[in-house]
Amino acid sequence: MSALADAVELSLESMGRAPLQGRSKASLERMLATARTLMVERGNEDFTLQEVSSRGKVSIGSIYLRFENKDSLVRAVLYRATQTLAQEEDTMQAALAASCATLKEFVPHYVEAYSEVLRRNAPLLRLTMMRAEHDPPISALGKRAALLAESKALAAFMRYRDEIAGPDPEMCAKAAHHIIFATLARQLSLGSSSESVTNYDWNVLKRELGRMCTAYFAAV
Amino acid sequence: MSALADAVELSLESMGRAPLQGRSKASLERMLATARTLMVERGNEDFTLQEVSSRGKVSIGSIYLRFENKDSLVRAVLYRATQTLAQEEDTMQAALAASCATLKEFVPHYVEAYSEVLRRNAPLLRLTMMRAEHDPPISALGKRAALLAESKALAAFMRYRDEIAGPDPEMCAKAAHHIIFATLARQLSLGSSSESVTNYDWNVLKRELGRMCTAYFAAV
Amino acid sequence: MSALADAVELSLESMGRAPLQGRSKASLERMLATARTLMVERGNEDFTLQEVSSRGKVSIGSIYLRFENKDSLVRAVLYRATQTLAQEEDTMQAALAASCATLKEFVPHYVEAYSEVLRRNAPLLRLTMMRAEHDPPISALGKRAALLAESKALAAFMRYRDEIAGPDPEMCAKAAHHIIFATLARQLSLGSSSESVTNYDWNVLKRELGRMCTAYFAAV
Amino acid sequence: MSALADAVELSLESMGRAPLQGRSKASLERMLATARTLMVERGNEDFTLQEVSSRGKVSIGSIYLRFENKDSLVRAVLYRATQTLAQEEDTMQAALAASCATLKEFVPHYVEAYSEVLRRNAPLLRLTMMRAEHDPPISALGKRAALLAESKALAAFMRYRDEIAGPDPEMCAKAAHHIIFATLARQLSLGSSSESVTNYDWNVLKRELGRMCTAYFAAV
DNA sequence: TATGAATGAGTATTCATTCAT
DNA sequence: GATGAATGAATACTCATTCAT
Repeated sequence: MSALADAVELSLESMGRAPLQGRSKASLERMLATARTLMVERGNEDFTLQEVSSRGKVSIGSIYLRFENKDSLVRAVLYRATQTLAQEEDTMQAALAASCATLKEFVPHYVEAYSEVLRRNAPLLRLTMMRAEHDPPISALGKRAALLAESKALAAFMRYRDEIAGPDPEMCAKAAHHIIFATLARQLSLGSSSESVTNYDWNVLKRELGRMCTAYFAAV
Repeated sequence: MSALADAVELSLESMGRAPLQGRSKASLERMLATARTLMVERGNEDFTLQEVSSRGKVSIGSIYLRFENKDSLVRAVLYRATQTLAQEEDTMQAALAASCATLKEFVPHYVEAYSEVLRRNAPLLRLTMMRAEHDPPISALGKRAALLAESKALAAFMRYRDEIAGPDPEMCAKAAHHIIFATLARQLSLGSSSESVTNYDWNVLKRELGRMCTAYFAAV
Repeated sequence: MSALADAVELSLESMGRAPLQGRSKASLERMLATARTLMVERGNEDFTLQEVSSRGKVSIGSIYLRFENKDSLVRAVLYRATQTLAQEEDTMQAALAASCATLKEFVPHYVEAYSEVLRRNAPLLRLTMMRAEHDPPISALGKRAALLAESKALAAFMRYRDEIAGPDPEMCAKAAHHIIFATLARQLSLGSSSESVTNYDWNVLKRELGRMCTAYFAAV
Repeated sequence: MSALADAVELSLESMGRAPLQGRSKASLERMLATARTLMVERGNEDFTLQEVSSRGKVSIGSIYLRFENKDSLVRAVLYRATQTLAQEEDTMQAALAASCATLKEFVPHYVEAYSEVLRRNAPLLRLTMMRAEHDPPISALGKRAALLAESKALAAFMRYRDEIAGPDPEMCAKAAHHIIFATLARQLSLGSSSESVTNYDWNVLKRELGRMCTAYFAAV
């Protein structure tokens, strides 16, 4: 996690210019917040700097004082979002660490908590994944974040190593992580634009996802 | 499937104008094929009609004769792609229908075959999912296709109803379908831009996905 | 001269796209005329395409239909001007060819006629020379035109080869050409923005320039 | 020359504000030197004050403390350059004054020495002439400098008044000056961007320019 | 029907100038 | 006096859409 934080800090520094304070800091925050809002509303690049300027009460010149170009601004928003997600994952893992005695108890709590973290970060996670498709720096960021998330999940499952029946517990933990993440991410991505996926379905799916993993870990 | 076909036909008719023949038909096909190629190369809207015109040997005027605007052309490509995917799902299900005696035997074959169908259709499936984010007609199309796919998967699993241990086999089948689809779709989407997901990992994941579902179905 | 004409035609074709007729031709002419006027008024690049559009009753899109970018438009104006100057030099030389029996008679007529040609073309000649400073294609054009002008002048003087006293008549003719051209060009360039160079001075200078060359040719 | 110096001083005072000392003086010098370098590199106005600020270690604010606007800075550079050229002309004339017994001996030395002075000052002389085209104050400066140079050249030639054959030696001297200056200036301006004007040609031209003037002065 | 030349609104980016500190 | 962050008007260029032929 500090690896990602470092990478992100580095990137933000390299796009912006220097550690800022006071009015400058506030102005930078307004840029980023406005850009983020617009990106969520309309898509990664489907906003104009004119809009950031007027909505965010920041002059166009100021934007170019902090960012080399529009792409840099977009990337900075995604870098921040990725950092936030990573931090929330950390917090979530820490909170879960002490609370469950057995794997069977842990798995549903984990699914529930992770789903909540992803739900909160879904809009920007989606934007990051979309942008990664065509933007190498964001693709690299996404991969770093994914590997980090994987290692964190692995560590969590490995605390219950003895309860995993198969001959290769690490592999099982890795598979479970991928399947859980994919399922949650997929449902959330549909969720945003779909009313057909009701709360009921969603809760059922989370429960069954937990049951499936538990059965998997228990199977020889 | 015929439900989707009907919907797609309807939509295509409403954007295009009339049943076409001969040269007109060929010209329409060139438009759609060229647009599809460009969309895959660069993204849903990141191509110009000028390019479709020159690459596809179609005049700009004739594009506007068949489609109300650029969005209609993009949508037509996605409608067709969705239809193609649905047909391949049908073919795949039909091929699998007779070949497996037990659920335990069926599941890994199903995962493998479905993954192959999705791999073939990944580029346009990805475009459809991205566009759905901000385009209601495509969002609706996606939902129809997802429901259709769900019902087809359900029917397949239900052939082995007796082998599903839980009290609600339908719910289990539904959950399994969502988890399988989400996992496969997610891996394929990463796959396009990621070399880190090697064939080995991918094959391992598919195998474990099968094992997980099998364990799930077997669990009480 | 046909060498320059060819080069210019080639260049114009490569910037514009095809032989045009009727309305297209007229529209292209308006672009070039408007750009030329603005360039003379304000300098090579100190005009906006918006101005060309509104003053010339041409849409901005039309300009980009004929020219790759603003630089291409500027260059096309200078290419045309260079071609015009070369043609007027030809015409002038042809008119002078038969009319003078001796070198002493020819020189002042030549100075007078050349000065008139340069006066007519001074504004665009000046623009071409200024642009050549920083624009390789225009620099190359300028050199081609200068060499062509030199060879034409040389041929004219050589008709009176026997009247040139020195041991190397060609060299003398070349030197005379350079000195005549430089002097006339310099006066004209000052002339445009200077009222201090009165007609009287100008006429005196031309007369003396003739006398100087005549004395030079006569000297051993 | 003192006339020009006065004019230039006046102008510099009117753009700058007060007689400066120490750090202020050094800072002003850095501004002017940096601006001059950039102007020579890229053209009269093709540099940014940001560049002057960073390259010259001068704050943007302090530029505006000394100069009303960017144009004033550009003009100050050209004023200084013009002053320098005038001083070098003076030095050159003084050095030549005693050394030649006859006009025939003087002329080639004069051409050679003047050509050297112009060569050294060519870049900024060119910038001054280009700017004069569209900037009245610089046009006025150029005219003052030209008249001054003319009067200095006249005085030099007049020392050999008896060797000029024609009925109006002053007029001949004036004509010779204009022709010499024009020819040298033209070759130097071409020289910067042209490799076709070789040293050989250039030396030949200077020699022939001398011969031409000598023949002219000797002719009745 | 079919064509493709013409249109012009829309947008990222630059940079002289100001002014709060 | 001195600084340099902030401002925003200005401008080249793109491309969906129209319409005369």
